[in-house]
Amino acid sequence: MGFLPRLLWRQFRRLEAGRRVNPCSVQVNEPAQVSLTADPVRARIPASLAVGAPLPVAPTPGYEYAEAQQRLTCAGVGGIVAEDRIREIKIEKIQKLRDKGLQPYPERWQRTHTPGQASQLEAGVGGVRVCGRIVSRRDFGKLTFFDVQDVGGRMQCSLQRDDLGKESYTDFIKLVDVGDFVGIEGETYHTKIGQLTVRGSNWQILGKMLRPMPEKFHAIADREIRYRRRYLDLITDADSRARFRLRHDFIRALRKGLDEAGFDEVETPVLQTKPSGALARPFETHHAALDIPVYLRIAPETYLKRCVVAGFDRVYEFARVFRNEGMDPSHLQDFTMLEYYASYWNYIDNMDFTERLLRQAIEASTGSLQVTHAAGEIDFSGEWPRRPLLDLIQEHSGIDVNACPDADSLRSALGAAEITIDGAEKFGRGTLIDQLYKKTVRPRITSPTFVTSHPVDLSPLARRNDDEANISDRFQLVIHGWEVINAYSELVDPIDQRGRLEEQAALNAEGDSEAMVMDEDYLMAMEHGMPPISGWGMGIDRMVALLCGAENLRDVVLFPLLKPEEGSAVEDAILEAGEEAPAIEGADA
RNA sequence: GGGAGCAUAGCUCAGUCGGUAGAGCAACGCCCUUUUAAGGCGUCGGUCGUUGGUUCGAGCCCAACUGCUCUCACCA
Repeated sequence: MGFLPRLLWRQFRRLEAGRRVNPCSVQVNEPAQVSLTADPVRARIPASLAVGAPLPVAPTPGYEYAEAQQRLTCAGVGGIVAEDRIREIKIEKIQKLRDKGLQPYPERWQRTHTPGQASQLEAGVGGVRVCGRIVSRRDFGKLTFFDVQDVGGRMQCSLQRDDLGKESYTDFIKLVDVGDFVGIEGETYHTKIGQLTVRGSNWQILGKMLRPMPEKFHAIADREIRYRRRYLDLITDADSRARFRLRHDFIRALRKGLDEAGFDEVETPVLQTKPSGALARPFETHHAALDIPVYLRIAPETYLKRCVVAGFDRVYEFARVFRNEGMDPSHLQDFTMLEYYASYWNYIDNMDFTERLLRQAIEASTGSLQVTHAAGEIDFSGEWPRRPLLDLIQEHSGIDVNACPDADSLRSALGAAEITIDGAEKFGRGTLIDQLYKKTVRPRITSPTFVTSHPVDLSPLARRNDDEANISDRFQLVIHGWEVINAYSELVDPIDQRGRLEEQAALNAEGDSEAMVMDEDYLMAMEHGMPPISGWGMGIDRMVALLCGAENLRDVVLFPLLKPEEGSAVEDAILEAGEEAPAIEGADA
């Protein structure tokens, strides 16, 4: 039934209010049951709808539409709700285009300029062929202005009846709408108020839109709709277009910087039989032919290091990685990580290179080294401070961790400093240091800062410092309280690595789903020998979010994962298959 | 998982004290040759997220549910 009851209800309300009704939308089977207060002439009530007969209940105020509706049926598909009605109108326009020999979805169109390119032209350039989606329009009888747009720019065009002839001009006015793709051929000129415009000598429709466009002045407000129907967000919101352009430019600049520094780009497997390279819960899936579990990678690390074993001395990968964890504004379960590994470098060399690489890429993509963020200006110029973790903790909390050789002494120091950490009694020394850092130091770091020299028990994959065996040769780049980069002098000693993996595997066996599992295949590769390496990983999404001032990572990902929409095709298909809709991992755990 | 907020036309939003649901945009019909959120006249479009309850009467008050947003916690 769907729209029927609602439609009937609406029509009765209109009749009661003395307003007009659509004459083809309602028919009455048993006219004697219906009472109407509307004036029949003004309301254009069809002959089949008798006026004046008593209703089963009083028309106002307690009008029982449900009972009345049982006595009515609706013939045909008149009326319907707004969006469907607009769709019907546009489908009619498609038929009218075809009737006139105009193909609504043509196969190609020869373009000379994108809208962005055309907007840079001088006046008086002829033979300009520009195309895009019409995003706004202003009609003046025998003259019309409209803007065509793609993600790269926008260009105003005009059509005049005197240039096109009456028929072609009227066809455009009647059959082409905001939202449609069109191609315009013409000459550039300045309008009376100086706006560069392509004055079209002919036009062609290149793709008809069936749906209504969102409101043209405001962008879409509902975050969920912005994410689900990102195309509408990108069509209507210039800020959103700018964010994704920045993302694209930033990635391109990073790639250029790495290529120029002698790195090779490689691709490593997404489906892995053993997830490794990070501490995280993986997504598990199943390989049907082999009948084995496989995992979506949580990091590309161990495969990139295999490349180093093979003789790639500098490799990088823009890697989509997947972590089966909760969703919040600074975490995605499906995100992009840039990792690279450089042979013969230590972490100090790596910090030097990081500054150069990022500065170059930030300037290339944003045009500046100062970035405006909701929390304030972020300045990427100058030398970024390099601070050992324990120094920072002492500075911000007053606790000298070096004076606390075990968990108990550190706990009493925490107590003396009146710092409470939930669950402190069950944490080891390493975790306590980590929690102390996250609580007192990290939120206060705003400008880019290298945090270095983490305790070795926080860094199972990092190389031990040669002078201080309990700290690792590691750095993180922290900006605005976010860890954006994590890098080490890599552990290349296969015997040390085996020992640390055994510890992790034991934790995993005890039920820690984030701990690593034994990876003999990787150890086999390591035992063939590695040079000194410094490795590096950056969360692209986080960095891009910082650069464009987005506070939610989903604003810089085109199509973030969302729960399935109720009544969606996906859900319907699942229900049809006789299964229950799947629970969304992490959504309610 | 805790807390707070939101849900009204395709879009952006009003809706007063509980008393017949409003505007702008979009759409449709007219007028208009220099606009750019064009303008003017007319029209169409709503079971006010769902289900109950209170009431003579609920968009509004109450409860539950669903969805979304923010926030805290958890989580590299």
